[in-house]
Amino acid sequence: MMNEHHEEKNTILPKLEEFSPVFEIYEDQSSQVTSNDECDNSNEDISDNDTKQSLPLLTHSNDEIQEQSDDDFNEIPFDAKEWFVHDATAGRVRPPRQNEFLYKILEDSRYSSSISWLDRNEGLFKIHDPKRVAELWTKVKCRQTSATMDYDTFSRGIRYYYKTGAMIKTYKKYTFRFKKPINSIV
DNA sequence: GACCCGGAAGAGGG
DNA sequence: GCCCTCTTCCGGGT
Repeated sequence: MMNEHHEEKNTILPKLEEFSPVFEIYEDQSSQVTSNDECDNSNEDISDNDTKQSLPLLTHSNDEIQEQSDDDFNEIPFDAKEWFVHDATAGRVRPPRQNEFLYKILEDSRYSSSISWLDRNEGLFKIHDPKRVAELWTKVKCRQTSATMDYDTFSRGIRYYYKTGAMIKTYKKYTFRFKKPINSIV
């Protein structure tokens, strides 16, 4: 039963560049944004520059992670439209899927205290603060549910990607791994 | 106890 | 109505 991940050793791993610009974040798609009323940021001018910041693509050490306090996370301004992705197939901008969300948050150094790459070349990452990542996902998804999103629910969503082939099991605590370039799955 | 795993059913959107 | 993507619940394993 525990042999599955051993087989992955021989899998051809995606190169770094395959993980890189997998999302076309909206920049000039303002007229194509879809949304709902509860989380409607789409009618605002989204041609601003808040999504054009350059994000360092670094793997963070545990020491660096420790330096960032909980307060730092809470002070990060949330803007739903910042998370939207351009769906080339549908030709419109939409909220991200869970694997897309994970990739985006991993690439954003502001959240490195909550989630970071362990080995970016292999798509391996670890969640340091499951509760906060789940809470952020709830906000990004803008989904109206009665229950609060917890890590168990959040991780079940990730495990759904094992079936689709987007993720590989690691059997390690809070640790997940992308298998393929995300844009090849979406 | 906390986490991992996956089945099953259902919700919500396209 | 169908399909996709989760969300929720749950039982079993580590």
